[in-house]
Order: sequence, then C-alpha cells, then structure tokens
Amino acid sequence: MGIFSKTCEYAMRAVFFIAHRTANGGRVGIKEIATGINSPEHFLAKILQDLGRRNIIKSAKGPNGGFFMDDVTLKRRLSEVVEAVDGNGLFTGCGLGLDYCSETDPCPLHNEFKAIRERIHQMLENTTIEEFNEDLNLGVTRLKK
Amino acid sequence: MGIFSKTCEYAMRAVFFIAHRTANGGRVGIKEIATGINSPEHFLAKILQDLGRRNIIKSAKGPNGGFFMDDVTLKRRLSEVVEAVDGNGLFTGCGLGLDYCSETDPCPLHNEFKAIRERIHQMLENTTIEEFNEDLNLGVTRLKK
DNA sequence: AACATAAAAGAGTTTATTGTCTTTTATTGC
DNA sequence: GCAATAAAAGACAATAAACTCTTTTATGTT
Ligand code: FES
Ligand code: FES
Repeated sequence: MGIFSKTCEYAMRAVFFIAHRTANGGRVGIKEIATGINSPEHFLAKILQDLGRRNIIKSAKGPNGGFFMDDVTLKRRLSEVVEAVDGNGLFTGCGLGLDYCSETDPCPLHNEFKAIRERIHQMLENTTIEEFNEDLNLGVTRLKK
Repeated sequence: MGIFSKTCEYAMRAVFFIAHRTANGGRVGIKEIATGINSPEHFLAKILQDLGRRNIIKSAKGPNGGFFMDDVTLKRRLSEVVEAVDGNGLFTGCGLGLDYCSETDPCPLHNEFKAIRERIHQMLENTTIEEFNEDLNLGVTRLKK
C-alpha cells in the first residue's frame, strides 16, 4: 500500500477531476468521473456521497445533475479531503504504532517521523483544489492509469 | 492508519527490542518480546518467522533458544525490514494511486510526493538496527504503549 | 401528471488484514 | 533415550477495506 488508503486515493483524484471538469460551470456525472480517474463506479459513488455530505464537493440530482464545485469547495485544501476519508492519524500518529506520539516519551524515530509528517501535512495544507486545473488543462499532469 | 501497516509496525518495534535486549549476547523469547512491545504474541510469531527466513533476525529453537541478532543482522537497515513486510510500494508508488509513478507523465502532486518518499526512504536507509540501543538503554525512547 | 435522469441510500459480497489456537519440529540437558 | 523447552508451521476466526448490485429519492422536461 501507498501512503493513503485506496478510498483516499480515489477521493483525491476525483476531486481534482471534478474541479478541472467543472471549473467553467456545468456538472459532471459519476460515470464520467469513474472512467476519467480509473476507479470502480459504485465504490466511488459512495465516496463522493460522503464528500458531498462534508461539503467538500457539490452535487445535484436529476437531469443536468452531477457533481461540481462552487466558490467555497474550490477553496478546500487537499488536507481536508484526506482528513475526511483517512482521518488525521497520518498527521498525528506515531510511525511505529505506539498508542500516543509523545514529545516527552518518544519512540526511537520520533524526530524523523515528526518532520516527515509535518512535510506531508504542509503539502496537503498548501494545496487548494483549484490550483491544479492549469496543469491538467495543459496536459502536464494526469489522473488516470 | 499510519504510514506503515500494523504488521510492519510490530516488525520494526520487535527488531529494535530484540537488538536492544540481546546486544550483549543471549536470546529473548517471543513472550517477552510481545509483552515488551505490546503486540499479540502469536501474530508477532508469524512476523518474526518471516523476518528470520529473510535473515533480518536470528532464531534458535529449544531450551535457551529465542530470537537474537548477530553481526550481520545488527547491520541491517530499517528499510530492509519495511521492504520485507510492506514491500517497496511506499518508496516507488504514486501517492495518488496511479498505476505507475512516472517522471514524464506525472500526477498533479508528483514532485511533492517524490520528495517525501525520498525523505522516508533515506530515514529508513540511514537507520541501522544497532544504532538505537543507546537511546533505549538510557530510557530516552520507548517501544511500548 | 408522467417520464427520464442522476445522485442517494441500502444491502449485500469479496478480499485483505489482523489476530488466535493447535500441532509439529528442532534443540538442550539429564 | 527421554523430558522439557521454544520456535516453526498449519489451520482457522474476526475484523476491516474494497467493491457490487438494487432500490429509492429528488429534479428537471414534456
Ligand atoms: S512517538 Fe513515535 S513518532 Fe512520536
Ligand atoms: S506520478 Fe504520482 S507520485 Fe509520481
């Protein structure tokens, strides 16, 4: 496994995809998203339902419905997506799995882990969803395969 | 979940424990290790069997038997433990879960992920098992709770 | 109002991870 | 050789993660 759960990977890719696809208005359906990010459709649907409830993305039912982003959700940071799906264990937990990561009673790798955790957190914190549309537009980066 | 699987966390804590406990000769039994690192005994046994087969730790059956480290295994790096248990996906895989992490066809966060991955890898690469006995001896760090 | 569309919700199955228990094999000391 | 010890191995059991399928609800169109 990678750093994040599969669920979280799908969530991040989907959020990028939706933002990119609806930046200039309109909505995008679950089928197109699933195809576009290479994920199982119904499983992704569950994930997006959850992100919708948490106001990280927007959705509308019925004809011309689909998922989209508004001014508020476009400003969301990737750290909010990760926390919503995987929780904050990655940012706060001990790398060796001790019950509590402690400054006064640290594990042998505490300082190293702490630095890495902070780096990951900062990367996700500094990344708002809308920032990546440009790259995706230019075809510099991808969300599939 | 944290960065590593539970199995991997137990493996790392156990290896530190064994190294610390047998640095001056002797062996240590599975019960004492499990208690010492706060892990389920029989599950840990499986993990240690595997690490033994991979020559990351040593073991001996029978009276006065147990787990221990020799000159070779003490020089093992933590990265070898992690790779043995969790594979190298953490060091090579795409953070967004794309099938291949690619320099020419990267995901939106490729550069950031790459830097973080390298940092994790270096930390584990630069950490030989024997280096931590001192801290554990002094009670500066811990492996339990 | 009737119909079509598309997400939401519900109810599963499958697979992987984590954890437990029992039996076997190897080694030591008597 | 025999008994005691301790890891190795095998066979499960429980839980969580990942994935699938079906039904319901909301909304727009005619
Ligand atoms: S105690 Fe292990 S990372 Fe802080
Ligand atoms: S392509 Fe995603 S981390 Fe390299």
